[in-house]
Amino acid sequence: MARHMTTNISRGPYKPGRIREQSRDLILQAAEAEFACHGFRGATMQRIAESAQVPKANIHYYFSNKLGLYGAVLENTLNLWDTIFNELSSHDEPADVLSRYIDAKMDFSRTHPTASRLFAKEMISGAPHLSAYLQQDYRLWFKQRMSIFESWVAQGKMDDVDPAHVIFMIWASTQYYADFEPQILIATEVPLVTEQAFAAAADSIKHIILKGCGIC
Amino acid sequence: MARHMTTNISRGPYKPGRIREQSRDLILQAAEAEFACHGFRGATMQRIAESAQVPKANIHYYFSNKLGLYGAVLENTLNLWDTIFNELSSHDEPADVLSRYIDAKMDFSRTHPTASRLFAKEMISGAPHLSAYLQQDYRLWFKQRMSIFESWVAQGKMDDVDPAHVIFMIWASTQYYADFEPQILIATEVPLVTEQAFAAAADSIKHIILKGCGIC
DNA sequence: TCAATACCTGTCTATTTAGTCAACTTTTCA
DNA sequence: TGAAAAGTTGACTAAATAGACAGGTATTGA
Repeated sequence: MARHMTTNISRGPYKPGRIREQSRDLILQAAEAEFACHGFRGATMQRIAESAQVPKANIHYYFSNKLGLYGAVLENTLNLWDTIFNELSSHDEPADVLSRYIDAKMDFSRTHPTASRLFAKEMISGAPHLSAYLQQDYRLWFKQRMSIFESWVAQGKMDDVDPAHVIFMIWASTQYYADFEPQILIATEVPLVTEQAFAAAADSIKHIILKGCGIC
Repeated sequence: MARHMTTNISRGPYKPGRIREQSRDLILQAAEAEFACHGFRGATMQRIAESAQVPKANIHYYFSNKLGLYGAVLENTLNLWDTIFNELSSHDEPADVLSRYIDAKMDFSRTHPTASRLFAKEMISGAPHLSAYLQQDYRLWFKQRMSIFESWVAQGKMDDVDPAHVIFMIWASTQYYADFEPQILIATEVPLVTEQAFAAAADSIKHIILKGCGIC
């Protein structure tokens, strides 16, 4: 590693655990990309090492084994997720809450596409490493949001649509722009999915979901 | 293989190429499941062989190599896809056309979940083996459907929403029920996604998409 | 300055992997 | 029926893979 050659001065003052944190992050980032692209089985420690520009043995210094590394990557991703989850929590008007949630979710797809893809790959594989998360955090979150929707329906603020399917549609549509990028690039014939393109997509989704649910 | 022991009589009259077709199909089916679950790199010929209850060498008799097998599986899947694609072609009323399309797409998710997952995995990986398909068939299909939507907008039959995003929402929502099954099972707290559950989901999607686009 | 600790990595190993091949059995059809 | 064609497969090889480990260097705090 080139790091050996540089003095410490260029990287700020000494701090215990600083190196550890830095190296771990470097590896985690490379691992996230590799796992997102090739899945758990398809990813190789060698490729992750090369991508992080670190000797393979270095990875094993910080992570017990491949599964441990994958677990750490997954945990990282789920922590990011939580931020977005909590966006759908207000007791304001449905239109505002849903608009903010869709915007936040689309922003996540744009700024964290690999996290989105990693999650999708894991789910498509049957979520063998996510059962604990799904059974606990996710299940709870889902139940709570369901009851918010139900209160809206009871108050006549939206159509009597099964809230589960509304949430699924929002999740599916917003994930899509991260996970199916190749398809979108070719369909829209634009070389790059820009911030403007994401904003336009978010507007369309908001229009259809809100109007479709009878929220005005 | 047990096949050796049985006489041919129990499997119908002789027909040239019959064995070939039968063995290929058996292998392709096992390969589809394995590739859908673990992706191209993560899948192994050995596991495919075991799943198909065939010696590994037999796979190499029918398919040149792993990539050739994957290509054959992918081609199989895309042929299935075409059927669904053409469902969105009529010049009838938008409500009918879209309803039929959503139903057909949901039916596909229910009856061919592995095909859906295979496609999704390939797309998330950057579609390295689908560029030809995307550039040709898909691009053409997408353009044609776009113009149908545009004519509807011009005739005032639907809101002025970007058709691309409507198509993406339909694709995303319907795929979701095949690809994210673990999440759905836990969220809905139903042990199995039944035909009735799919029908209910399709109804919700149709309601939201049609109303959301101002189609009545 | 100087141990103690944390960090780094070249080299090795056992296992898994894709793919080959030659000997074999079954099917076909004239 | 019999020989050519098609199908089958156990045993092999070379390469890739996850992981271990010993011997090194850098960092830290007293």
